[in-house]
Amino acid sequence: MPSMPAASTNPLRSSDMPASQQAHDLRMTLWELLTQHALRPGERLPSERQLMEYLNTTRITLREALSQLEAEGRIYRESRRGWFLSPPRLRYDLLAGLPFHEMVESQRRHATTELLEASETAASTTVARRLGMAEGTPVYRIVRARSIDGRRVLYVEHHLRVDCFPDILAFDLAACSLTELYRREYAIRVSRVSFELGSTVLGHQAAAALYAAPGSPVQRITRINHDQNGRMVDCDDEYWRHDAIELTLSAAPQS
Amino acid sequence: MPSMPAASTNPLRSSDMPASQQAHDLRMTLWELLTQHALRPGERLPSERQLMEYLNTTRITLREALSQLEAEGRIYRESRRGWFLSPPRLRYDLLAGLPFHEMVESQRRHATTELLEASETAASTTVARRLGMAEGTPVYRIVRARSIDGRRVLYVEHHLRVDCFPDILAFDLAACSLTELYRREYAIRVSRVSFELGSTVLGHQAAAALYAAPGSPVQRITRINHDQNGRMVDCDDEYWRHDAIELTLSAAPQS
DNA sequence: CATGCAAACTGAACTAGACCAAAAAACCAT
DNA sequence: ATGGTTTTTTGGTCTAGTTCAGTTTGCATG
Repeated sequence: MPSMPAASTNPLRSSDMPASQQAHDLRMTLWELLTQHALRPGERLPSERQLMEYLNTTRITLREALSQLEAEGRIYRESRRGWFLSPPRLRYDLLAGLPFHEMVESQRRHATTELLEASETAASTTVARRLGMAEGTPVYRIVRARSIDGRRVLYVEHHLRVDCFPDILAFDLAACSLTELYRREYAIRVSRVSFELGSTVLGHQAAAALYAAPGSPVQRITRINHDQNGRMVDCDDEYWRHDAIELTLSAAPQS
Repeated sequence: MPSMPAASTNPLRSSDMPASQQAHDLRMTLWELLTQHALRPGERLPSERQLMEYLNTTRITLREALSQLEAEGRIYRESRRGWFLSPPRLRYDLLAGLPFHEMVESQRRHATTELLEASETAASTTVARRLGMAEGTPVYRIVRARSIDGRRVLYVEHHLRVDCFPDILAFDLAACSLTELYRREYAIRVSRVSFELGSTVLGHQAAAALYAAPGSPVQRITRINHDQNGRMVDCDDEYWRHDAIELTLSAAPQS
């Protein structure tokens, strides 16, 4: 970053300012510094050591402020790679039933998908419960990482009933939407979805896939798909970088 | 906490352990320490200085580990008051249309509500857009804090159309559900809801109401209620302590 | 017995460094 | 140019403290 102004005196330690506000102010000052320099979404921030100099503070304090901005969703980090300005959130309508690529493209962004794993395994307790089967029953396991404008934002683990989708692993699972495949190749329509949403932190595998630090906060979306006969045919666990999406949903309440 | 074992040697600095794993292990060790001593939900953890002694580490490192457990939702903190073990999450079915108190009681927990503000103000840009009115139009503003088992978990700001609910401020807004009031006193049924979900951090007012540190991560739920004629009658912004809820939802997708 | 005040405790925030490993950049040889 | 190697930069993690202000608590007073 060129011509960042050097802080001659520390603007954060003026004596007429209550200490309890300094963290807040450092965050604000940092944010102003970033917006002033008109970083574009996805662009890298100056290194922590540089920022620390500019703002005349220490690394730990600086990192606290950065973490704040991260929690707000204004910036994000890639593990050992630095801090970046967050692009605008993708609006994700839970009930629209749009495949990922179409949803992203409809918002004039670019979507890509990578297949990380495609195998047949035994259903874990959790998966078995969700799909209404006995623990250990064979299931297809499909793990993918999805990007928007080149940024990894989503890590998904799918688990499908083998009896519903025989030999589905033979298809190109990176290019095509699963629900699309279900309909076209297996005549299975998703006619009901159940969601479970919560925020947690990334495990090791998911963190690696998203180039994120293990322990980064994420939005978890667990989804169970039912076919036209009400049978549970597959479930998936989606882990979204929390700053990458804004969930929407519109429906009639049951009562 | 009685009889916490003193750490004679540091279990976290054994030489055969890669440094990149120590953070993870400290978190695990800390968590084991807590579960071993069978803290009950809502119970206070030992002070940071004590834990730092037990685990033979420094305040900063310890706080990093505590923050991790906080992000996972296992523990939470109240500002300047200490760390506490998180109670189980409340299951919140977005489309069930259950009033807060009923939802909580149905899960065998105890709910309370405090009224923080009830006034008539001018609609902000955001509120006006949501309710389909001009900026500056008068609206009722109702701010409440809601607790489960004595713990403040939810801060809500409601904005209602004045023309839909004349003189609603005269009712006891802490005791009664708003949707209940709508139906009983104004013959307005909520027949459609739109949600917007995202994670952010607490502002000052919300943080104070939840006894949380400003900047704590929260789950935001914005809700717009439509009446039987499709008219938008009110909206609210809910800020939930992120470890306090698990959102669920089941519906037919639109496609 | 309740009330109010002062002391002790505790979390919040900060200082000033250090070391390591992964990533990025520079460099060199083919 | 190109591919591989070395150097530098940088984030991740840690040590060892300090200061300050809000909470809690216990003691003394009315």
